[in-house]
Amino acid sequence: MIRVLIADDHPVVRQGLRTFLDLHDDITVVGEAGDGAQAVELVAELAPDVLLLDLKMPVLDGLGALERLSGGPTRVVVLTSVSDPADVGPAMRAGAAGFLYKDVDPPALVQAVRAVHGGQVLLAPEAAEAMLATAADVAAPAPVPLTEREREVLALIAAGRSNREIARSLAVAEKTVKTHVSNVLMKLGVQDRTQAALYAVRHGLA
Amino acid sequence: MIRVLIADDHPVVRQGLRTFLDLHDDITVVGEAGDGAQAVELVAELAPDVLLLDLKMPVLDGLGALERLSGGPTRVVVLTSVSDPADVGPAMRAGAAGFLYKDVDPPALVQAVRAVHGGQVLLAPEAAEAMLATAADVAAPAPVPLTEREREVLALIAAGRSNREIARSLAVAEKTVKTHVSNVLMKLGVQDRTQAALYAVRHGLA
DNA sequence: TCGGCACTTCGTCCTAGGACCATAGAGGGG
DNA sequence: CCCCTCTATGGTCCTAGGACGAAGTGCCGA
Repeated sequence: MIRVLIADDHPVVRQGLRTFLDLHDDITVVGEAGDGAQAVELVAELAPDVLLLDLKMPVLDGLGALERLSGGPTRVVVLTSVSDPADVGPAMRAGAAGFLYKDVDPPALVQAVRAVHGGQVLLAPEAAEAMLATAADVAAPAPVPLTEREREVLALIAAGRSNREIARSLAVAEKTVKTHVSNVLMKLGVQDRTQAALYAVRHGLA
Repeated sequence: MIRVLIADDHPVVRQGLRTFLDLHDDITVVGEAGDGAQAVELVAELAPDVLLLDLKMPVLDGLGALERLSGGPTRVVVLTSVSDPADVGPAMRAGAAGFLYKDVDPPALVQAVRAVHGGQVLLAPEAAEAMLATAADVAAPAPVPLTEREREVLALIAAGRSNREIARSLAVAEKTVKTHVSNVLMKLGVQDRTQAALYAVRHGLA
């Protein structure tokens, strides 16, 4: 039996969810909370398996409640009406095990409760997309572009040349080469010429 | 009835999954593929509702298959044995609707198939964590540290000073100030002094 | 043999000049 | 009055010297 707590500021929504969920043999709604603070209290008191949590609530909002509950044994499914993609990341980071929108198909909600109770993480497609969107920026964190000269220097570093040798190759002062090397290291976010050389090889710049 | 196709290079695994899944009234396994290419073919031929896809497969690996299948009506659940967090992001971006590990509790797998068929996205906890981890870097993309002098210059920019005025304040050449400004702009990843000033204000550096 | 010193190499930060390019504003000519 | 050119300001890239600090290398003397 999965013990569920419902937190939502609208009594009608709570009643609807309770009625629907209680129809299922393996689910029982053990309580309702009208705001985040109450939700936190009731989780402590009732230790439900799953908390269905609205994000927009008075006193303490869903995210705040989520943070206070993280680490506990209760699995939290965020169930929100507004679909702001920016909500998804913080909620998941705060320990949510599910993120659904209220327009969810009711049977799907039941499956979600079961899946989350079973330890999985479940997202509405829009929520998954929102997470990917933020993660996408990560993949390409604007790799600071190297200038022409810096690429030349990097190539020579990757060829194992010393600063003095590079200076001779490029017909500039060794000091200038050092400056370029410094800039390359900074731009690549790397600590020394060895790592820069590896970067060059790995990215086919050598 | 949910029609499932299984793609895995181990016949034993396929057999095990098939036997177990077929026990459920609402699920039927309509085919098996031993490699990614075959999986793509069978999806086209059988149009299953859900594809259980191993990532590590001969000929065409899971990720490749996933890419070829993206956009189609078949929902793909990645079911992998090795747990490399780096696999999660690409797979989800390539259109996976689920990401589970083979040590999954069998009933949970069934729930996953149902949830995914219902349009939700379902992740193993480790996979969700992996996605968050990549998304976390985004939030803090290693803000390149400014040097002491650069911070001084930035503060003066934020105070609305021109390069010439800053040069006077710091008792250096205007050229030097320009160099510092350039470096600050680059480090902040910003296009001009105006944005730098805003950054400074927003981050309390002014 | 070993500890320490000296030297080189690397790397950082600040400084700054020269050559350019873009943009915006100001003033003059049609 | 409107356009056009000219200049100031901002910004980029390359160059490079001075002052330092961290590491590695090798040699020398105890």
